[in-house]
Amino acid sequence: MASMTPARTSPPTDVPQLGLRERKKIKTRTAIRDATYALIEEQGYDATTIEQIADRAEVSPSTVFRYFPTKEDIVLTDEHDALILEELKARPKDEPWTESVRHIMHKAVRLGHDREPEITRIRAHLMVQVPTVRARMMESMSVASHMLAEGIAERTGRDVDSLEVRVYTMSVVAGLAEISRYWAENDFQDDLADLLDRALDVLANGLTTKNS
Amino acid sequence: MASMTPARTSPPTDVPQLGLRERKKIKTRTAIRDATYALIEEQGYDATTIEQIADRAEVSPSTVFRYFPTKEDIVLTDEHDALILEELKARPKDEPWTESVRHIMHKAVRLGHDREPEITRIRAHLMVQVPTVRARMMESMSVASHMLAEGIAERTGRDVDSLEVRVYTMSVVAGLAEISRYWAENDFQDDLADLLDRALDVLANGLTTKNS
DNA sequence: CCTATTTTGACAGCTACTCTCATTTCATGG
DNA sequence: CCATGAAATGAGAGTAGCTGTCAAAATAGG
Repeated sequence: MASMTPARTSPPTDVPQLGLRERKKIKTRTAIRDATYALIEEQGYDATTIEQIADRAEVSPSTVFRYFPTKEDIVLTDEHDALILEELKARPKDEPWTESVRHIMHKAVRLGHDREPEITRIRAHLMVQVPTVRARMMESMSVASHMLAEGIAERTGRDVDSLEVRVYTMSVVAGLAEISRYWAENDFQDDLADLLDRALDVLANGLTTKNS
Repeated sequence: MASMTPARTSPPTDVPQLGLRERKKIKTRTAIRDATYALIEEQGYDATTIEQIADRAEVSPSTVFRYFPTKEDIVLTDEHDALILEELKARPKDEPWTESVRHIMHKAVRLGHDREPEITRIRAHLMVQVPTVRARMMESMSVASHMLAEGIAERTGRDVDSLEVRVYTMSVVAGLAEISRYWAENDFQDDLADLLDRALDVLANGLTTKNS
């Protein structure tokens, strides 16, 4: 074969680093996720079995479990959390943590809305309907809580493992998680960013009694 | 077994109303729970199967599932929640809700400590170790949150279903749940009542920054 | 004691999930 | 270009939680 590109010796530097293996892995991963979301939209979560997912993704059931430890993880796992942590660490240290949280959460909301709006919605929907998914979600909240704790501990001069920091961060994260649920239960009518601001306000200032 | 009243001919009027059927049901229920806790102490949670539980409780596996929908429920389900809700409703309406919560939670802690201290500990322990149990616990928190929401909505003159109330109650309940976890992770060294007060303080006043 | 209702046990079945092992696919150095 | 080693995959068997059905046993009421 007359190869047009003699530049075989110097591979392009912008898409390299990833061998065929890595690329296939990414492909398989997204294939499984896409298949899952498609099937869920067609039949619902419970009616969708791993076998069906495997069939549509054209892999074996074994492979599905090799990529995702549980069925819930196929739906929930993403890379956002890591990104958000980076963002938090990037905020100026002297910024009040409430502002930091507001910034990164707004960014997260925008990210979800721009890149995969449909997925964001399905996820929130599943969180309302399917108990196991909600449970798994709360579990990951717990992890998020610990990440947030580091930032808050720094800024308030407390120990990360102190009861106070743990209680506070957990309450914040759980409060924020309630937003998605509220959003989904009200048929996605509200603007997520607005809900976020209202929730952060409550978490920062408490519930002001309307009369007294 | 019945170390109570020997009055065979005239059944006591304080424990009546319950036919043989109801009494057997209660017996079976507690038998299953006791068997479960015993087996868990011996072998751990995961190693304990429904079949083993059924054997020790001297019932069939079917019956176990008839009494408890999931394995986690055997460990977690109790009647406290209902009692706590009663207590909350019994508090004076003009009392600040933080005080109401403090009262009923203290009562709950005392109840757990007095009546079944071992169980309280095992439960907290399982909550730390077994993800599925923790998940199920959070789920019941969500229910508790909704109960609390009614009380808070009343006292703050807001709608029970408003975002504000939901976010706030969820954050409070989640924060309180973190107490158990902290307690168990620190080998039950602290006094639960103290932890409760500290947590409630944080939830009411926020995290006071130590320097500013 | 007899009948109606409830409770139970035995059984079959589904599915998420684990583990093992042989086969295939990719990477690499000669 | 090929041979060798490593990694990914597929196939299969097995476990356990959970659901549903149906007949047998226990209980309530007359």
